[in-house]
Amino acid sequence: MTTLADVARQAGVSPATVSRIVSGSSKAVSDELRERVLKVVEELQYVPNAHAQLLARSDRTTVGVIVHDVSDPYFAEITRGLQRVASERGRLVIICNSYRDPERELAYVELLRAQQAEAIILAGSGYLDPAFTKTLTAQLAAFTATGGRVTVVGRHELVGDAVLPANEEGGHLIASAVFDAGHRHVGVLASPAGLTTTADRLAGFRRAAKERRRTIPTRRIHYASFDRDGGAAATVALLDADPQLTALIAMNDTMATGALAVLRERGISVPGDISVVGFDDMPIARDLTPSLTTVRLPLVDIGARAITLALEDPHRTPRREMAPVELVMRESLGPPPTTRAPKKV
Amino acid sequence: MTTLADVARQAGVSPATVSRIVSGSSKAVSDELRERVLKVVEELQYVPNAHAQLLARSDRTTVGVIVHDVSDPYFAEITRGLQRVASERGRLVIICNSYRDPERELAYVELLRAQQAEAIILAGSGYLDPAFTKTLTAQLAAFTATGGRVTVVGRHELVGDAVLPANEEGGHLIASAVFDAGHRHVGVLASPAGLTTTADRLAGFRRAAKERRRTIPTRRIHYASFDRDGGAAATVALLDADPQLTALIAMNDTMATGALAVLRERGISVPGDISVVGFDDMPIARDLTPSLTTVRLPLVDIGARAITLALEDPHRTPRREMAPVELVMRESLGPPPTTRAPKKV
DNA sequence: GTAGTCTAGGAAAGGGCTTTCCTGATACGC
DNA sequence: GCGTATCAGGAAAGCCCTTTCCTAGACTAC
Repeated sequence: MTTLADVARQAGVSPATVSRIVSGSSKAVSDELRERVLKVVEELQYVPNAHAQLLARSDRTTVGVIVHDVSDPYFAEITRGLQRVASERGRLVIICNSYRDPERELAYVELLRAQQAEAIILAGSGYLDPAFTKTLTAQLAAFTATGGRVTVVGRHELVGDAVLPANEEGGHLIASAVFDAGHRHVGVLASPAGLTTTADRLAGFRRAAKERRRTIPTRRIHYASFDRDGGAAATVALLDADPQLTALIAMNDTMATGALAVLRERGISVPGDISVVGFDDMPIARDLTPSLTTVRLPLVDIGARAITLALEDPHRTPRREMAPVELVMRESLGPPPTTRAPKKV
Repeated sequence: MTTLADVARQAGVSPATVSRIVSGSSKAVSDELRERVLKVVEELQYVPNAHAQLLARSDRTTVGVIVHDVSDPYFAEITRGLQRVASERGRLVIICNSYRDPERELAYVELLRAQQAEAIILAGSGYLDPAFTKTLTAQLAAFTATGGRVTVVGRHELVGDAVLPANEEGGHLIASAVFDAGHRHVGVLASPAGLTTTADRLAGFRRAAKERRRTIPTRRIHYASFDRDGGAAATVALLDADPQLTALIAMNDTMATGALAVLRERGISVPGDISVVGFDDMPIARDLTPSLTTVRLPLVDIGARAITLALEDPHRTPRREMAPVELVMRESLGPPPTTRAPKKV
């Protein structure tokens, strides 16, 4: 392990001089010494120990992002936006996967505090669990108390700056589209019940139903895991329980993908027999067959805005930016098979 | 910023004692003091400064992984396998996206050296660029010289332990399947020419052709970016230049997705008019319509093995493990439309 | 020629933690 | 009851770097 002292000795100068040259201090150093030192640095392949540097100067340049799983396209897109801004500003991003485990999430917050991170970005749905929320809030408060910044994507139960996907509104948008296409028997492929995202999107569905004097009965909501196989399982369960369904609303595109797979397997035509809609507008949505009608969330942009908030000077009061949603009509939503008379106006 | 000294003062003990309690030293401490200290730790929300710890004890517990882009499913899967093993062994993973920029890649290697990473894992195709390879090799050598470990996934031009996807063999496998289905006019949607992965997979295609006394003419190979839009662009180019093509071999599933999109748009039936095959067997491959015939690479496992190699004791000679490939027959490959007489045996 | 102003470079004090070494106290053996 | 082994806890050195403060020399100005 070559140290700064080694370089100094070899070059016949003081450690202070080497430090100034290597870390680009504002203090002037003669060209002669500079050259001599750089030559030795090259020779010894010297790289300053980042930990020692951080200890000595205590400026923070790394940003931590805690997501459920980067390999999930939802978080992958957010992370991409985040990374872009981070490298523009010379920050190193540490990506942490919590795999939706509150314990691990806490562990990562602690770890990032220990790493002297400049900011922590929490992305993904929160948990409807007051005890956990309280513990997490306390940890984050300790972090911000020492100058750390926190921003969250979603998770409106936490303090701090936030970028909030308009989940309720998106739910309302997509469910309205489904109802307005004429569907009356609508099933919901729901993500796990403990997540705020689930609650919000469902609330949007319900509002759309209520506006039309409908309801979404509990038996037509099936909770499953937030992935393709969860979507498939929920589809099977709903279909078997209620064969007259003409539309399935999935809580995200991945679950919708699972639904399409099951329907194709059973020879059920989409949208001929049953319509399917998703949420998020992940890149793959347009390449499915039929292409997926969904609600677009500007994920890359959300990530970029989250980190931008985190790196700006803090406001006195936490800021909350809404991320707009947008209906994306594609092929997977159509009218129900038995075409009823259009709604009376 | 609460420090260990603060805790010590508040609890009325020496810093040494606090350190022993907080970091779980082997040295015994009385229950009374332990309790007193932990209470203060809780009160002050103390978290030890990781940089100071690493400086003082100099054991390394973080592993860096440099990939082209985690949001690409190929790397997402590898990273997932890697993360799993890493957290089992109590390591923190730092994910770095190089976005296929050699400069940035070097910068990240340097950064990870500075962070005192325990191991660096480089995943993804190498560059066919001797000058760059030399510089990178030098950097990595400096890292290993100070006890760091390096393993690579792919990139056989670099030293160190390696997990090598059988790209050539996979190329041979899939191209053989295409030729054996009876296709004679085959186009290749190729990833960028400077990557070793491209070269290897193409070599496999060519070997399969040669065994059948065929060739793949250069005009039927179109190089494009390694993503969906690249695949789409290459498809357009090949189709326009050579309308009699009956099969397209894509260098990965993402490019194949782009091809399917173009073909659907043009009303060309797959595999009725044109067959399409991919590479990698990403999760989405089975959910496309038609489902994609491809070559399966055990990506999660590759990631797990890469980090396992990195955390094991080093061998005297670098180890190279091959990752097996496996043909996955699905719907997108069929016989060419004008069914010719089957090959004479 | 002397006083005063710059300048480049070095000495040394941290920064927060771990760990070796040491001390003082208790327990043990005879 | 004395010497020795054992143990809990503290003092202090060290990990590698940055940065403030100082010094010595080179200039300028009169």
